[in-house]
Amino acid sequence: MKEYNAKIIEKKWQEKWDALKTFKVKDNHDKPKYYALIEFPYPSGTGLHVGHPRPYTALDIVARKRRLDGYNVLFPMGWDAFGLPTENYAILNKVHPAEVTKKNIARFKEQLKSIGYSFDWDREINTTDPKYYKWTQWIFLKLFENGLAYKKEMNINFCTSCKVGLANEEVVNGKCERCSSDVVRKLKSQWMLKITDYADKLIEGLDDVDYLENIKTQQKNWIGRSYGAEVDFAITGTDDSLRVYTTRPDTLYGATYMVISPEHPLIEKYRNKISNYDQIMAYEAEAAGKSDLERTELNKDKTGVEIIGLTAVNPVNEKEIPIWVSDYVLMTYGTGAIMAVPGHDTRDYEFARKFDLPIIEVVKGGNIEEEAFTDIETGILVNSGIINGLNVAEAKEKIIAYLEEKGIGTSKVNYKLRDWVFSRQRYWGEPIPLVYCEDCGWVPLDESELPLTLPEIDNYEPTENGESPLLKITDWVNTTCPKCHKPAKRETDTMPQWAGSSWYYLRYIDPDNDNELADKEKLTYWTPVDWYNGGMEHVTLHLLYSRFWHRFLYDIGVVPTKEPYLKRTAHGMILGENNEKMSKSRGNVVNPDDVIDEYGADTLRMYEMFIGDFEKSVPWSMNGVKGCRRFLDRVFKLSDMLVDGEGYTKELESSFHKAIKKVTNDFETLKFNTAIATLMALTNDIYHKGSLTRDEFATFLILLNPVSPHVTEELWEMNGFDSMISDQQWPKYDEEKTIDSQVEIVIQLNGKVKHKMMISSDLSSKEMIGLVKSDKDIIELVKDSTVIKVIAVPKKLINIVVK
RNA sequence: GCCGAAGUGGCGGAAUGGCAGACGCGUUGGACUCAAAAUCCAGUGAGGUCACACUCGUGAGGGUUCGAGUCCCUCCUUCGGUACCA
Repeated sequence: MKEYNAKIIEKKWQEKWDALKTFKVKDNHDKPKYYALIEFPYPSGTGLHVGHPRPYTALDIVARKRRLDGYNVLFPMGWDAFGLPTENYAILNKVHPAEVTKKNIARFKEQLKSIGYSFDWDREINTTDPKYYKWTQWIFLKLFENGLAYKKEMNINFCTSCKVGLANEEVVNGKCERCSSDVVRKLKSQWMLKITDYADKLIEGLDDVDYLENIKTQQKNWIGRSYGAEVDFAITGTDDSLRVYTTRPDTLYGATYMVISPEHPLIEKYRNKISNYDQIMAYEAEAAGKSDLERTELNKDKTGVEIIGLTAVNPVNEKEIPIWVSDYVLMTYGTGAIMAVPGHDTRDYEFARKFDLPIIEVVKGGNIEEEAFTDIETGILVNSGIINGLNVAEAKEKIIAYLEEKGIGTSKVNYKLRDWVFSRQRYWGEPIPLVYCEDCGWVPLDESELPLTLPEIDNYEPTENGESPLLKITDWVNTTCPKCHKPAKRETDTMPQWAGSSWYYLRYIDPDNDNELADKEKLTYWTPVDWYNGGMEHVTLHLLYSRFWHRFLYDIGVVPTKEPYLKRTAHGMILGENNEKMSKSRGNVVNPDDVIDEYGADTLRMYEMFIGDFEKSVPWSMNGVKGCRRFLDRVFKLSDMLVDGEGYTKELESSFHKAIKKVTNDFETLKFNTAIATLMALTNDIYHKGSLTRDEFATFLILLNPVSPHVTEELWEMNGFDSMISDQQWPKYDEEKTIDSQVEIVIQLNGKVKHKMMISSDLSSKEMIGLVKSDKDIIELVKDSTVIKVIAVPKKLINIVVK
């Protein structure tokens, strides 16, 4: 009997797969293709932790199984390597971020290799490689050419002490995470991408894809399409009017005051009419220090200032109403102004209560003494002139028609989705390939100039006023205008990390192509991605951005499909043993290297899958790891139970057919934990029997191979089976042989189990009832009561309802 | 706050509206051993009983149903996202 030595076995097979190029993808377009994709990692300095292998192993299983099913499988890996942590590390340690990145990648790659994934490493990509970001820049130029990139003044978080623009994450309670100084919001002219132009396409595209339903909902809610109206309220004593957006034009008669955002231009425009201008300015300054999240939080105390000197007129009843300024109204959504209907909007209600403003009921059905009535299904309009007596939907339609006829309003579709802020005042990102010329304005570089590479630089610190560190590299910044050849300056902002990850799946298809983003024919064969799995934390932003770019590339004829990903699933996080998120600071990080060292990669892979429901987060447990290793030891010892004989033995036949069916389905539906449980149970059956045939063992090894590929290949070879498992076919099952001829059913009395019996599994409900009626145990059971009803469910149970 | 999820033994979890707790961990007992580890076999939701019987039990409270972990309503707690973290 041989020893199961994971270290030797795993090294042997990893070398063999490398040498034989077992998982090299051929562009053999005769076979059906299957493109399995996992989110490429950010190569951090801390290396892999046990959370990383969870999704990788899952889709490695799918990829390996699909190969045995006869598919040409693309399962690639790469690096999303631009980003803040690397840059911050580089600043702190005075090393080039490229060097840090290189080191981190080498470490990550070594770790991934030791887990035995079937990636085609010849297609490895890296977003920081100029050969890669050439095409990220190319896509940006196309967006620019098509009018989808524009400049706009937007706020950034700015640390007054570090003089750096900060990510939201780096702002803790309004203070800088590093130095605890005040963070202010500073206006900067930034590049924006017009994703809002694609809002409808991004909603409609969801009809054609197979995403988990909650993911689709998240996407739709993020885009937040709403149908409402814009209405003009005249401003007393001027020719001007104040335009608001509302999703509830039906409540127009209930508008008792208006609220505008502190940044609203109206304030500046009528500065001289406003008697408390200073007070309003002070309020605006205060609001500027808050994030949108802080401003709109519902449970916080509402704040605001009435504008003294300006009032508006409700266009449907000519009532004069006050105008307030409050930070819960955002300049970035709608028109930056609202009509407040405190009777029927929770935020307005709270505001009105706090500042003692009138509340009028215009939709009947609730109790506005207590709270705002926001139900739109049951309410009936009251106190509302021409729309009295209608329900909400009818009232909306009628009032919009009225407003349009009078020229004071119009129906309007609005989106919560905002345009994408695409500028970062940082070094470690793709340079934006544009030049500013005094005469020609913003001019794109010629495609032949790409990639525009990052200049070598000694100091990665941003400048005093929050500009990108690139600004200081005058050699690089000063250039000539591509159009008129006069002196001009380069854009110094770089792209956000989202850029490189928005299209990486396309580059795997043709990673070395210098002439185009990817070959057209290859794109046609390989797109769309058949299955994309990643973290739940990426299903709004990354997924949306990436769908946006893909759809844009489709619209300009670069890619052949509207949607990038046919199917999207999400995995749960792996937590530390203490049930907290794994992090260095919490000291609960588990390194996969240690697990591999003690138990082997096959055990690691299996535990990653067996640990629990794939879609839920779950704490790591070293004891659980041990259990998986114990199972592999038991599998190893099956070699000693091999006996002569072909096919499946009578005793195990049904177990095997059931196991094939279950494992096959479970691998395709993210239920790896129950697939492994099935194989464990099958092993228990074999142990009880004490022997198995070579055919049985072969089937077993193929079923287990995607989870634990090294040890199964070793056992395959050790026991003299032909070739390698990676050359075999996935086993088939016979549906008939998964059905038991006899089943145990339960007899319930009023839903409580009282008795059990074995019956033939093909009996109908009627036959079952007949059988039970004549059974003397059952007669005994019901003899003291009156039978009202008998319910029989074939193969399951009989429930006798008695009095 | 808003949007999306999730709450089941000591722990991870399983269960097309049909015997709650598969499988694994832990634990208890036994076998093997001088002994221990490893391994193998058996038990293991709680209460209750010598043993049965029986009672309770899927975050809380209601409801629908012959039957609810599963469907509906209200609530509580935890997690993810919240637009410059990745």
